[in-house]
Amino acid sequence: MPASKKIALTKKTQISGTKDQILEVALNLFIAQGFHATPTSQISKEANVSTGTLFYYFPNKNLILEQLYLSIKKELSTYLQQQDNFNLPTKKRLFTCLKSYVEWIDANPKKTVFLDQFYHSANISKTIKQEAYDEFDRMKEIVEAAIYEGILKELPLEFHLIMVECIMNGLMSLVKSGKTKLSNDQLIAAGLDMLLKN
Amino acid sequence: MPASKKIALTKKTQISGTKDQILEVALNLFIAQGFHATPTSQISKEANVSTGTLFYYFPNKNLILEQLYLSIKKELSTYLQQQDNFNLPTKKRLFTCLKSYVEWIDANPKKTVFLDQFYHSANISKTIKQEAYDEFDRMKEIVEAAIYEGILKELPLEFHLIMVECIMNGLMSLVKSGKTKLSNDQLIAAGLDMLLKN
Amino acid sequence: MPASKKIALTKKTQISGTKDQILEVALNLFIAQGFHATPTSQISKEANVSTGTLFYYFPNKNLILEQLYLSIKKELSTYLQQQDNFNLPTKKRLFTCLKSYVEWIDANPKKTVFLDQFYHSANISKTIKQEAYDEFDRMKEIVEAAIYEGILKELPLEFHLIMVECIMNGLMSLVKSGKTKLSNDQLIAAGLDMLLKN
Amino acid sequence: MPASKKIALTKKTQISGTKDQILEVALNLFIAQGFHATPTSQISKEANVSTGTLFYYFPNKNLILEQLYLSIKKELSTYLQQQDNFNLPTKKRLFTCLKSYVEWIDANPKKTVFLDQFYHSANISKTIKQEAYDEFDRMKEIVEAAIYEGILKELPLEFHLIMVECIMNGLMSLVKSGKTKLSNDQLIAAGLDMLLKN
DNA sequence: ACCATCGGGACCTCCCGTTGGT
DNA sequence: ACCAACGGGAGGTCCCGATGGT
Repeated sequence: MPASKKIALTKKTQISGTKDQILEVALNLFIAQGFHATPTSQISKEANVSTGTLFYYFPNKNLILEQLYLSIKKELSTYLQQQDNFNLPTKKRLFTCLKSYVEWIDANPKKTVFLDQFYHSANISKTIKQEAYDEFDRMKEIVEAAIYEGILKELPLEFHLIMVECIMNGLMSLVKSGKTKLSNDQLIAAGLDMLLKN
Repeated sequence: MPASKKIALTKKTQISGTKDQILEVALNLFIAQGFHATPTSQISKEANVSTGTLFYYFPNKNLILEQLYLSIKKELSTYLQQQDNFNLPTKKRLFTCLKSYVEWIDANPKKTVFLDQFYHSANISKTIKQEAYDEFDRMKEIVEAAIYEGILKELPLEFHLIMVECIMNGLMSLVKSGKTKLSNDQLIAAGLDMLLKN
Repeated sequence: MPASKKIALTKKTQISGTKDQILEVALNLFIAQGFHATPTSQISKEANVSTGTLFYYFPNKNLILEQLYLSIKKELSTYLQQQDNFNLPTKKRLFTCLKSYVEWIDANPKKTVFLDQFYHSANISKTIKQEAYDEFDRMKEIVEAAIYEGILKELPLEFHLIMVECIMNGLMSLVKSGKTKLSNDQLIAAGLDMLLKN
Repeated sequence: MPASKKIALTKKTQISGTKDQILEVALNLFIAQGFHATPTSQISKEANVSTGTLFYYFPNKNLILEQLYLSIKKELSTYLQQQDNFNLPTKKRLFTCLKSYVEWIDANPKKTVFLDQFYHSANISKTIKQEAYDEFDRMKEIVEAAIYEGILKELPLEFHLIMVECIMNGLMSLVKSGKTKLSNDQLIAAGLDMLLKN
């Protein structure tokens, strides 16, 4: 049975397999070449769909980027929440959180690079960024609790949230650059150490 | 006193050269609209020169960006070195360094935004980035000394360098977002505190 | 009485068929945005059908326009013929004709605009235009009779036919522009006066 | 001497010969194929300029159309004013005006077709249409005088202005269609006769 | 009868950069 | 040093229409 036939047969079931296919190709191209250096024609070509199909799912190029950003952020937040456990002590939860974060980074190098690269992108609207940010409410709560319990220094919540993100970004960069010989656990420990009261 | 020297000193207020005029306009447009969203035609128009003139000074668009990046990085590094004092103890020098950093951020909001936004840009060549990086050798030395003296934790130099940058970026974000009520000094103290041994 | 007949009679108020629905929407969009500026996607969207359905009824976009043109022309000609009366003297018939024309314009502003706008359209084939033109044979006969009877000046039939149309268009424009305070009857009288021998 | 060289030499003097060249080509294509059916690529090709040059003079396609419309309308109005003579009696002036109109039509068949075809175009902005309309103030004055002097029927100015235009359009159509055997003078006489009091 | 999904093409836009001349 | 005029190309948009299933 030819592959094309098979695809036709499963067309209905793999609803928007096409869409995911496009997103995946876009992810690879965006991180390899950059957003502006990647023509939509290339995306559609490598995703084996026509430009028409691409337009059907994403009326414009920016939307591909934004959808990608959002889906990756959601995936990350979902993972973090899965690893979290309400019943554990805050400090443990904080640690788990960072650890899961690094694990995810380790398991999703491409997506990590994407987040790193497009965090500052002017092509992602404030709305989308906010929406992505809201996904991490749980983490916010953990940090809040940690401050309350004196695990983190008595500084504004905003300060800690930004620092968590910064340190994560820093760890990402280190891992990516391959310049460090520290193990993941050592990195987590070092990162956590910077955040904690002392 | 030669005219050139005088101009150098009063550079900030007296941007008269066509080239500087173009760079200034480009800075504003790039941070407001992004690099790709800013046509050279707009730059030349707002700088009151023709397209021909713009390309007389900058053979291509990327070079505008790179020149801008390099000049700003150099300006920052120069400022930091001016504030530094070899004779002081390392801890004091480290503190001064961060403090100067934040001061500069505070005094140069646009340039700060620029650095923040184009740090990851694919349009700035590795060469230029390296050249800019090399400008900060002095800081590298200070960090090395600090590790050696046990002021900073015993972790690889790379780790600390990245973390310094990360924390600076974080402080930038905080200041820019206007979400914090902490004073600059408090921010520096908090940032330094994260870096130090404990 | 068959259902189809009933629908025909109450066509104006009870546009229920998908096809009529599409035509109605198309009419509104075409006069508001123009033919080329109106994508089929918009038509199908506003008609609450899918693109597929639209192309089920109209093999291509031009046919929508042509169907619209033809149906409106026929509607107009039908109305004029209904008001006409063979037994009346020619002059009276001519007057009635113009009067009916203006009445119809008044009662069908959108369709009037449509005719006005697409009279010169290159997207309506000669065939369709001829077919529409042939619908007005009765009027041609009236004009011919009027020339014969000396009611209209002794000029070629073509001249009069074009002039009738021109004057009707002029009256349309006047009514539409809202710049005139003349009543419909006054307009008709003035228009007729221009056509008559003197 | 090759033609290309010659063109290069006279480049300076034939300032915007390029622009006129583009307009002329556009005129021919628009009336032959319609506005939407004429790609800009074809215009630039037939005008022997690059797409870049075309964009340099006309930032978008609509502007070509509007410029064309305006320039033709101005040309017509200029011609009419040249033929007009303040010192002659109003009736004579009115006659001259129509006569000149028909003459111009006769001498400029392409431009006539253009005006006829794009009079209702949605691609010409109200602003441009108004600007073109204002060019014909002189004619407005003549009609006003004619009404005042009882040469034209006592109907609103607007009525007469529209009718003049309509009748001119009608005459255009007749001439174009080639269906009439009437001479230009006969047409003018017939047209004028319709307008005059009786 | 109706539709979700997809194909493929072409147009306008508009951008970067060059050139000849002053 | 400066510029008007121009070349050339490619990208995103988005449209019309086809297809196969229900």
